[in-house]
Order: sequence, then structure tokens, then C-alpha cells
Amino acid sequence: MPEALSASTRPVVRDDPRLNLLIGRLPEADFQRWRLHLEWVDLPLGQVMYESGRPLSHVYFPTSAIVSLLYVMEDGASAEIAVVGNEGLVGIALFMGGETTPSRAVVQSAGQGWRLRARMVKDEFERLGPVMHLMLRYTQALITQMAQTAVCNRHHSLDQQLCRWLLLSLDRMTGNELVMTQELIANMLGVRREGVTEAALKLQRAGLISYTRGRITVLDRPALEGRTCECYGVVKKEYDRLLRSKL
Amino acid sequence: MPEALSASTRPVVRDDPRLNLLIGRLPEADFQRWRLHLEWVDLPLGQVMYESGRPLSHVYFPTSAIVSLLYVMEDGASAEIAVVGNEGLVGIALFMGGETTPSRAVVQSAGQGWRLRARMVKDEFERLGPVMHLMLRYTQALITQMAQTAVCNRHHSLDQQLCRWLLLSLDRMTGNELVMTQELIANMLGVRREGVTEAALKLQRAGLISYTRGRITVLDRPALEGRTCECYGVVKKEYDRLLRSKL
DNA sequence: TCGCCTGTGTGCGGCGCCGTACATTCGAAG
DNA sequence: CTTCGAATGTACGGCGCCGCACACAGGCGA
Repeated sequence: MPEALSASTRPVVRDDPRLNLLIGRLPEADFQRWRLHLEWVDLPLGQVMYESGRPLSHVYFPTSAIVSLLYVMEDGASAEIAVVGNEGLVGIALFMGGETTPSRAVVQSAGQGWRLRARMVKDEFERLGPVMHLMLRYTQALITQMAQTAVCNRHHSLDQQLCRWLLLSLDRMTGNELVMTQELIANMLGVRREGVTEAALKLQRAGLISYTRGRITVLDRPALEGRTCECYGVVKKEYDRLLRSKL
Repeated sequence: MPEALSASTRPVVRDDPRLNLLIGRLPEADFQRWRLHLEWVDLPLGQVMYESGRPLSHVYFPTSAIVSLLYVMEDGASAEIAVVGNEGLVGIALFMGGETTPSRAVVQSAGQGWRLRARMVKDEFERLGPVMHLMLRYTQALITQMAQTAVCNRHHSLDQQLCRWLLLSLDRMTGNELVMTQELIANMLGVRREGVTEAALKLQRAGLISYTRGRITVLDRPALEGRTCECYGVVKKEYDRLLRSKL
């Protein structure tokens, strides 16, 4: 077939841990120490990386996978509060000291990544060097994303939020195709599936995206940026600012 | 007059910094070092403690004041993403390494507090001891509050959110009276003032609260807890869990 | 005491999203 | 090719909040 192989059939090779930007920004000495402990992991769609309230065993550094942090309510309704890709890590509660968190982490887009055992992460953090500062700055960026999500949920239309979601996902991917059903997007945004369908139709009719049964292709990214709310830009800018320097 | 003196006319005396729970949980040695550098501050209603994107000069530890962390949009609309009282501190960006943040901090309920200069905070943080771990665990609690706010904004009714807001504020106060107009509450929640009026009327008619022109008295706190959504409980439980131990 | 400003109460049309139901179509498995 | 389940499209009433307009009331200063 002319298309790229689907995620499930793609040959699985260990990529370079430095494809994860946090790892890539480590000083060489730290990286050399880490590489012996980094464990490569495949992250299939839907995998739950940690569950609300359960202790975390590892910190994950995605290289090609995208992970959603979800808060799940008692009645089962949920909402995504942040998304993590190769720019970040999953499991901040480990080094923040809480050991766990009331959220759930789920693989939103299949791919790979690397992980470190909890013990190792804490030890590294306690070294009080560039590693710690990098993790903390990343955490601050994540906080910005969560806060902006709260504001966006309050003030902006579903149309705008879908654009924001697409752009945030796109930023964490290679290529311009997302493997993702509208049903799943609705879960992430915490809205009805039909609402996502209508919003997606508008974007398709306007020629910004095209999609078929679980595959969304972004055709006109600048136009998407024009339709989204300011929330996307605020978050992106803050990630750039906080994680730009190698340090 | 039989009433307590209003905030503006209350005699202003330096309270004990340890009324702030974070400071209160410091080991004695750390507290002794800190007390020389802690500067007492009065925090009148409406004071902006820091502005979006501007560098922070101090970290504040409220003792009797309550502070709102707000995200303000381009069109001026805003939403509170977290509230800080004597259980916490204002200015996490200083030790997280970002120096600043795209949010605004405003005094929501007049009172007092103590502050430390930016330089001092960073030095203390770098000591890598109980001080750092305490600040980080507090930060994780704050993250929970932000995330839960995002979910709450998405899924719950204004009635429920008002209850949550009242309870969160009440937890950070002494007494059961809030000096707060419905207009301001609406700004915090990011909704219309009229919506708050209607929700407050329901609570008053049900006998849970009573209010007159900028003063709200909570009459039946358990009933309020019964009307709010699970978000309040999740946040409270997480604060208790993360900040219980002295360490 | 009299305004006056601020805070609160009320009404009305509108819009966006919800819940539900059901039709349609794609694509993978057999 | 056929079948079937999953993904998407469409429709409709309902509800909650919005934006706006305005009435009313309490407290404060002139």
C-alpha cells in the first residue's frame, strides 16, 4: 500500500532516547548515566500508564507516543487536563513528592518511549542539578497547560477547543495525520461525540482537515491556528519559554 | 457597633508566621533561619500580587488573607484557576524555575501574610531539604486544584460550583463570614453576575447561607457540602494527604 | 436628609451544548 | 464479495447559561 504502515504493524525499533526533548536537553554526563537505566517501551493506543490514586512505578519519556492526562469523575465522565508528547514526561507526582495523583494517564496516540524506575528518578532528582531544574521547569509548563485548559473549558466554543486540541496533538507528532476517532476526541474534551462530529464537519468543509474513520489529516495548519482560541498560543509560548534552553 | 470591625479598620498587628501552615510545618532550625527574613505584609482586597508575565519579587505566605490565581484572557474575561490561603504560598514560579507565569494573583479576601524575597526563596529551595520537599508537595496539591477546576468547569452546574467556591474559601478563613460581592464571585468563576445571584438565592432560600451587600454568612456548612460536586472533596482530600505530615 | 453609587433581583430572547434516537457508510474479517 | 461492527451524519426537544435591560434597595457622603 502506498500509505505508511499503521502503528500496529510498524516494525518496532528502539529509537534514540534523545528524541524526547527533555532527555535531549540533559547535559552529556547526565545522559550517559541515564542511558544505562532507560528502558525502552512500546505504548499502544489506550494503554493506561497509571491509574488515579495508584502508586507510580516509572516515569515515562515518550518519543513518538502521545499521552493524555485525564481526570475521571465518579459517574465516569472525564476530561483531559493536559497532553504529553516527546516534549515532556509522564509521572511528575514521583518527583513532586506525592507519589501518586488523582488523575489517569492514557496513551492517546500509539508510539514508543523510554522509562526510568521510580527509585532512579527520585535519586536523580535529589542530585539537585540540571536534571531537577529541567523537570521542574517542565512541570511549570504542564501547570500552564492545565490552567489554560480550565479557562478554555469555561469560555470557548467547542469549535475553538477542537482546533486547540488538534494543534496541541500535532505539535507532539511527526507528520500531519492523527489516528483518532471522534468518539475519543469527545472523551478528551469532555463533550458529546456528536458535537465533535459537527465541529469536525465544519473544518472539513472549510478544507482545513480531512478525515475518514479514525484518521484525521491536517491540511491547512495556519488556518487551524486562525480558528483556535488564544489558549493554544499561550500554552505553546510558555513551553517554548520554559524549555528552550539546554541548561 | 456589635459587628466585628471591617477589614479596613481592624487594628493591624503582626501575627505569627506559623499561622501559615507551610511555615508552621518547617523544622525548627529552618524556621529560625527564616524568621529573620520574613517580612510582614498587609494584603488589602483587590491588591494585585503579581501580574501575568511580570517577574515575581517575593513569595507570599498568607496567614489571614485569601488570594486568587486568575487567568485573564485577551478580551478581559477571566477565570480563577486556584485559591491560596494560609495553607499555601503564592509564587511557585520562583522556585519552579520559570521566574514568571501567565497568571495574575489578586487578593480575594483582605488580610495579612508574610513574604520572602525571591533571592532568599531560591537559596532556600536549593538547600535540597525539607523546605524544598514541602514546597513541591504543596505545588502538587495546587496542581490538583487547577486540574479539578478544569473538570468542574466542564461538567458541573453553576449551583454546584458556587458551593465548591464557598467551601474552598471557607476552609481558608477563620469564622463563617465572607466579605465578597456576587460580582466578584462571578469574576472568579468566570460566569455572569446574574447567574451567581440566582444560585445564591437558592442557597439563601434553602437556609444554607444568608447575605447582604457584600457579606456572605454560611449557616449550614454540611448542607453546602451536600450540594457541591465531588470536586471539592477531591481537592480537599489531596491537600490533606500531601500536606499532613510535618517533615 | 437627600441624592447617589453600588450591590442585588428579575425578565426575556438567544445560542450552544446535551441526551437521545436512528440512519448511513466505511473498512476489515471471513 | 459479503457481512458486520464501528465510525460518522442528522434530527429534535430541552436546559443552562449568556447578553442585555432595567427595577429596586441599602448604605454612605454631601
